[in-house]
Amino acid sequence: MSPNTLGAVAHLAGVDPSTVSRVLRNDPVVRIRPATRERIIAAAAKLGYVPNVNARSLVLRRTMTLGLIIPSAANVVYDQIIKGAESAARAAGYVLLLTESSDFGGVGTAYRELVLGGRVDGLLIGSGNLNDSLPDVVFERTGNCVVLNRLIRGPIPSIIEDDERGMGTGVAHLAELGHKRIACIAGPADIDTATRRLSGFKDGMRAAGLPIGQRYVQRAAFNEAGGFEAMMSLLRLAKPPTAVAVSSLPAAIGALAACHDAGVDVPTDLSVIAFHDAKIAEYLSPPLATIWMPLFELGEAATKLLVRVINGKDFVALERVREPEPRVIERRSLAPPRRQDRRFLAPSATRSA
Amino acid sequence: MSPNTLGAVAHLAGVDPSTVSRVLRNDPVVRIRPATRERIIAAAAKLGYVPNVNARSLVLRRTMTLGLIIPSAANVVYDQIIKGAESAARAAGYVLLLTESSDFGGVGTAYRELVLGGRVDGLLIGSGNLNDSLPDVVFERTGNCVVLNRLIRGPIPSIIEDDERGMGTGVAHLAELGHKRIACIAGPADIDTATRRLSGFKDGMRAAGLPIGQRYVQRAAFNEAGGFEAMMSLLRLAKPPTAVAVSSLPAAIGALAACHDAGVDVPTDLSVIAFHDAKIAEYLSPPLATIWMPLFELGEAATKLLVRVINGKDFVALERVREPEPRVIERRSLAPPRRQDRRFLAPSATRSA
DNA sequence: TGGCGTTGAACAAGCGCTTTACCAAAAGGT
DNA sequence: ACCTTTTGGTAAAGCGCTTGTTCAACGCCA
Repeated sequence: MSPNTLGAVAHLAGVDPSTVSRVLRNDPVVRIRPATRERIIAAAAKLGYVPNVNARSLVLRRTMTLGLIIPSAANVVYDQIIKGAESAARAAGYVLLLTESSDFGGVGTAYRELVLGGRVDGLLIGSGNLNDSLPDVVFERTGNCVVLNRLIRGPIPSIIEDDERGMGTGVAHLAELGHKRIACIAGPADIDTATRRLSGFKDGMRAAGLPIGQRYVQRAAFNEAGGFEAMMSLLRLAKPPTAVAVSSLPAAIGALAACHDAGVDVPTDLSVIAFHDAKIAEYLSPPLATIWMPLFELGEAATKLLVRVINGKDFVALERVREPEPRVIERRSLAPPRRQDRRFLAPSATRSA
Repeated sequence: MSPNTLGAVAHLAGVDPSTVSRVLRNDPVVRIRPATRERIIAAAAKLGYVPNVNARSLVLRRTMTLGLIIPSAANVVYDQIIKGAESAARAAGYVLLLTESSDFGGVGTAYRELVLGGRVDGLLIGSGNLNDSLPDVVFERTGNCVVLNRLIRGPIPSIIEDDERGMGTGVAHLAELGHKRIACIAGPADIDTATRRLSGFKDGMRAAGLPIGQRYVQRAAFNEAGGFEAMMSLLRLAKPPTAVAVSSLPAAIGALAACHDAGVDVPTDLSVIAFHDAKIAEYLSPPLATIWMPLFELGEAATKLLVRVINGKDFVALERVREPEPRVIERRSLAPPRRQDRRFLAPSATRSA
């Protein structure tokens, strides 16, 4: 017999496997003589017994494991989310299983394999591409999943950060510095976090009594290249902005690079602020001001919600993480606008490097 | 009965569960009438049957899952490693389970819970801190694990990149540009990748016939703050280097920040090159030259090795990934040394921001 | 001393799956 | 017509665990 079974421990302790099971799990049903308990504990320790989770899951019909699907581990925002999710999972007695959605060729397949296959009790879906058959497969069965940071149609539980408010806070900060011509490098139109951040930008502008220039809103991919191109477009404008709010950190890094290439000094010529904070922002040149968002808390909240859904079928359609509040982390990329206007680039300039 | 069992499918198709099992797995033992096979396939499809992995693992005594433990998902180098591991795992019919080592409070505990608990067949251990009881627990049992990118004492299979060669290539490149006073921002002394990279630096210097200045070797943490401080120390030297090879990308980003703060122009005053490439390097200012390493291939190779260990107990103590070869990715942070020497900083300068 | 509640554990079923062994019916050979 | 082989499946055990049920032994009281 494998040394790593209840049976082995039971044999060594001279008792029945079921008794070992009860003792080791502190089953309240058990009534046992202290001496016997000691023998069992000792036997388990001696053999280094670790229960087999497959067998346990099979009978309990739950694995105490939660899956977290993210689009890519390289994305800095997920680092905090993961840590928050892991923390909440541990607190609820769950283990977290992390997976890149590409591993399964899509979220739908992952759901099928992980949840229906009995590998996890529920799934946290980090919003990568939700253009696949997620809703179908989820609604066919018990939909033990929570979509993270993306609003989706239909009653699938989802949980988001307060993007509008975050972006609004950033814009307010720029306005307070005296900026009037504020641009936004927004994300792709088909990603709703991008839409919400843009919406927050517009709200902020209105609240500050500032006009929203059509050309001051640039859609760009959520990565360095997207931010680079978008910033270049802004710099080519005859009346360029004096400040730019960028919807993501990678795009902001690309935007800073564009300024460097164009010889535009940040923050003297142009102020830049990015949505989401990360350690690297401190070390860019110039250090990049950011809008800190409660990502850890988002991960936590999503996990707690999922646990509620799993256990009680507490079907919350949407939750929004509002605490702690978004706040601007000031760094050197921010300054009051310069007095006189200046055109930065001729309309057709492209990158030199 | 749960609709998601072999029994349910069997009932619908009017056959025995064992027959369903054989048909669905294409068991070569099966001999079945085409019509019956069709009925079974149709029934399974109709019910949306997905096999329960716990039950299967229980009887097969293998889960076809591999665990990959990394110190932190935020580390850029692991992105490529993960993708390589995932690719190789899929090719071998395995699924990858990703975990941060902190999730379990250490690698030893993770090994216990994941491998001994029957959750995974083997473990890829991304070298975080191996100061815990890993060797003990591994050698007590069947050690189905491979340590990734860290040489460890004892016969635990491990697989590493060719750090010496990579760093040597970088140094050779700097020497070819005409640099003679080349510094190295190395990693912590207790991390052996750091030691190997430093060793490669020294080899490269010797090969180029250049002296290795004691003060030109700075030990620093593998992060932005470490690189920042180390670069500051170099800039305070009376005879500062004309080029610096940094052992990690985050440290190099910190080093660039230090140069900015000190008013040292890269590359005019100082050339910088970093170990490991990532997309962000392209967008730093200046764009940062890097030493590209086969990280994807490292992840692949580690996974293949682990699968060999699991299946055949093919006990390879050490493997080194040599292909493709490391190569320098030239970017603007590199230039020939300037003619006349110049002291950059007074000995006591500190960061202004 | 006989009946009874309690204690401390063993027994047995079953979670969903794989696999060895087995077997009825049809087909083929002589 | 009888025996053998092949075809096309079924039957049953068991992976390691949990849990409802059973049950012997013991102390206790009348």
